[in-house]
Amino acid sequence: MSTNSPYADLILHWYDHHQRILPWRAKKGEAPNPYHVLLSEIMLQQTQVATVIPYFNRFIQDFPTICDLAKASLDHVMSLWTGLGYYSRARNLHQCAQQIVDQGGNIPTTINELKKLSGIGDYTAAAIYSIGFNQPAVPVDGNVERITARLFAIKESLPAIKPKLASLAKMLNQGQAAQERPGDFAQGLFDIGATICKPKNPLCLLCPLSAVCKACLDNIANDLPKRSPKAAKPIKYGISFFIQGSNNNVLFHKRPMKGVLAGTWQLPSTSWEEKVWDLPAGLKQMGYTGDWEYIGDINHVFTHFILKISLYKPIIFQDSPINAEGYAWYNLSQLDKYPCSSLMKKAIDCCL
DNA sequence: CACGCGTGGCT
DNA sequence: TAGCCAAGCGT
Repeated sequence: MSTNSPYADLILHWYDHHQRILPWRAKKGEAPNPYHVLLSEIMLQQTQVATVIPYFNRFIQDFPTICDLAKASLDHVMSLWTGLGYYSRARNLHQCAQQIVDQGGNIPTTINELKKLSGIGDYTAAAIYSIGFNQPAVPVDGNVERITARLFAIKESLPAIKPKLASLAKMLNQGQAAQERPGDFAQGLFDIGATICKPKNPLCLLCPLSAVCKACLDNIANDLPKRSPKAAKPIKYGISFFIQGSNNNVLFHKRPMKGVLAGTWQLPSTSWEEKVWDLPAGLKQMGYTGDWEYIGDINHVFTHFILKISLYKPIIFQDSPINAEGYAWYNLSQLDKYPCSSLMKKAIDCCL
């Protein structure tokens, strides 16, 4: 296939003048660090650049190499991940590092080998291959889907047309320039998607692709890609208990390793149900007794439901759940050593 | 293959 | 404000 594509030259020329400076990105003329690329790509899954930057820097500080990451305890990795969300990514990343070290310590250099690693799928394998090793591939993420849908004015709805957009996107890097600079080409697509071809109010006047973009020419870029309507989010309810012991320690409970917020520590809580709890029912499920004082409510939005938690603290705590599996007393000043969700940080803030 | 899986910024 | 959506993966 030697068809020349006009897209790569335009993207690379724009990238040479407007690329973003990012901590995992090789400077001009320098070779990329595949470990930095791998780590950043895992963190960037469904997560914005500005959110990832401080997490990436803390990881590189604590784990300068993939071997350091593989040797680290899962608790260390999980606690550094606190607040970043989608916590299975952290466990898969840790496992991925161990798989790589077990295979000799070098990150695989083919897409098929990369995809065998935990937490690495089609997109991330292509991203590491193109950006980390400068090999020709088009990593198809949300940015690339959006750019592609607009370039060709595809009017059908996501997610049904994911395969169609992926197959169109894979033709974008035809031409000599993209074959010579696959990493810059891929990152150019991401930077254009993030700063120009935005989901809302795209800046077509500044876009290097405007002259070859069908949606721009038809003035419908802002309306593409279309998406099928999403199901409404149910509201779930729960009660959490703020129980302080001696030395200002607070009772925590570790969530199961599967499901929502897997493996993170939380205040002892009832199950989350699509009905409002009353306090007696909550106490009964927990096995607690005595009188409790209402502290307040917090709301938290997950991908698939909205959670409303009511917080209570005991007037006098007389039960002894510390004997139960998965419970521990932690001083709040030491909590950063343990993985904890943003939901639970919100709950604790409400109690102080 | 449709769904479960977090969080924060933007409009 | 409330919804939308982000450098997706695993099952």
